[in-house]
Amino acid sequence: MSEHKKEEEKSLNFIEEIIEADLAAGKYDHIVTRFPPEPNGYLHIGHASSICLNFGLTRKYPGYTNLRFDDTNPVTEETEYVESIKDDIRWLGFTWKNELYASDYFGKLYDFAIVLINKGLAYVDDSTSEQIASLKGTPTEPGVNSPFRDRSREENLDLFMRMKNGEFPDGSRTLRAKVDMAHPNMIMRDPILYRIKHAHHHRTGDEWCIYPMYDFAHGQSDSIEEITHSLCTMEFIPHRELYDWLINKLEIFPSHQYEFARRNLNYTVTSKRKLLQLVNDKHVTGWDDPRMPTITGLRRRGYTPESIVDFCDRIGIAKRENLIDVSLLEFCIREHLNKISHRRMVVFDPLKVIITNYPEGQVEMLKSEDNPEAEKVEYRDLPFSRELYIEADDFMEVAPKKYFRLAPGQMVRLKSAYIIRCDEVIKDENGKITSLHCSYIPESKSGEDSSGINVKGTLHWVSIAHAVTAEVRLYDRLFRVEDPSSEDGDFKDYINPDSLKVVETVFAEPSLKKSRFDDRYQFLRKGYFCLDKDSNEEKLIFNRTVTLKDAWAKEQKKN
RNA sequence: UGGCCUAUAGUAUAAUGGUAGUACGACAGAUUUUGGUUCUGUUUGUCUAGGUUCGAAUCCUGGUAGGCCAACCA
Repeated sequence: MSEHKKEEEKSLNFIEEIIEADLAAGKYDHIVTRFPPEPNGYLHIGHASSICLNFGLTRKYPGYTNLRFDDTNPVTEETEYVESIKDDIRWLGFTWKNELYASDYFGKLYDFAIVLINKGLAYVDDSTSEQIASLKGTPTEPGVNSPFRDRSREENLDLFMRMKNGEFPDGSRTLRAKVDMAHPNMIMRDPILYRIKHAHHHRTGDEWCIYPMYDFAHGQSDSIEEITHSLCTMEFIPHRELYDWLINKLEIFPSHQYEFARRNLNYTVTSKRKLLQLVNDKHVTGWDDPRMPTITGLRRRGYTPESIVDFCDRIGIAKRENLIDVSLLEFCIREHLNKISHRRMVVFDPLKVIITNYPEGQVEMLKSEDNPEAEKVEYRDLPFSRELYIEADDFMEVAPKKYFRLAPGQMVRLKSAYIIRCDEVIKDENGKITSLHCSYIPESKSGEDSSGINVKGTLHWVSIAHAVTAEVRLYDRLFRVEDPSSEDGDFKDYINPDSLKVVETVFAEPSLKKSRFDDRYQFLRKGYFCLDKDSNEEKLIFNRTVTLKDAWAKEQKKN
């Protein structure tokens, strides 16, 4: 009930307003949207926003969403990308009604072209691409008609058929719409509809050697599928006029195009060209490198689909330029992981602690909660013994006022175990600290503490004899600057050299030996981690998804 | 210097002619066996100049700033 109310109170974005108005006016009784990726790269966080928009709309309103691959350029498109795209959408939790390809419509599109020629609205142009460009004019000057613009219907029909039959080489001829070479919108200056490319297509093979351009494929595909609301990004605004012109002249189902601003995330890039460069130039290990803003990269990093969908919901949709703060994405993943991850203790940079009053050889099994946030809290076993590791920076020989951790003579609690006091600092001949001699308070056992002692700090720890080793990979932002693309020079000059820090050997509590892929962990006081696919029987490798918020680090930065 | 799009706290997004709100961030405090979580509080905004109106973030005009358009890419 309250959930329903909340839904009602949430304001609509401008596209939802359009849809509600259309539905209310009886223009449609259901809506049809589509997600139209070009299979020439991996999906990234910006696509996630579009996916959530298109699929989200038909969850909210009656109707459905098609997945349609915009595969009209055989030179750049590959089946590998088709599979990854489908995988990513499914992982995000969305289901398409029909899996379609613009190439499914090559036959129909050819027929549409014939219709246009017959109406005197398209012609075959023998100009070279340079000639076409030079006759196009500029934004401030009108273009000039091509010398081939007034060919007869018969000649156009004959030539176009021969283009299709493979009689002409690549680039020798195009089919152009006859609109207006003086149009203020340059897209309308006799746009190219078809080009010759003797290239193998990932689906149609060698059946075709002419391929439609985006403008003669996208809108027509929308129309064939009776897409009601065709959503795309702002750079297609000038194309809308052509989109409508073609649908109007062809007298086919009137799909409508609406544009929204693509979402940009700071400290990264989301252009397929740039991401491809990062991969090809080996700045990252692949499309699924955990530092990449790709869906597959975020997935490997440990992001959950829920957190990404939540992020997309929160950033909303609008028409203005934007650069979204990555801290919001981090908030979304922390919020989800805090609820679902299992707590574990892992020491990254060990300092040996000997509990001098704890019997040698004794091992005590303690209980520690898997997740204090869970509705039903479950526990795991934790071995405690005389020799432990704590984090080196959890000890300071000379501690500042607000330092709540271990220092000579000071007491701290070991999480889920006992309170200990630091009695003696052991150093080697160089003065380097090698271990700490501490004593524990037997009455302070976690859950049955009768010591009456209050300590400020609680530390994570592992029993040395029981620890398992692992590698951790700590990730930071891929770029040093908020908006690499807007900086001078090559965007790659702004790559953060410290975006990956590998800690080869960390010491983990033994329960982590049983880690599985897809398990989510919070390493206490360290961050959220998940098992990386590079792990194997011999070696555990964890990726840090995101750090915990760290008030102490912030405090230190101030001084 | 043609056409088109956009302009609300640091960021993102509401307010649909009638009290400028929400989230993230930042800051301060409370709680805490994670310096986590949770809770409370504080901070900061309508690009600008006119006009219409009883009343303008909202409508109109001019300006300013940013973006897009001259691939046989999508």
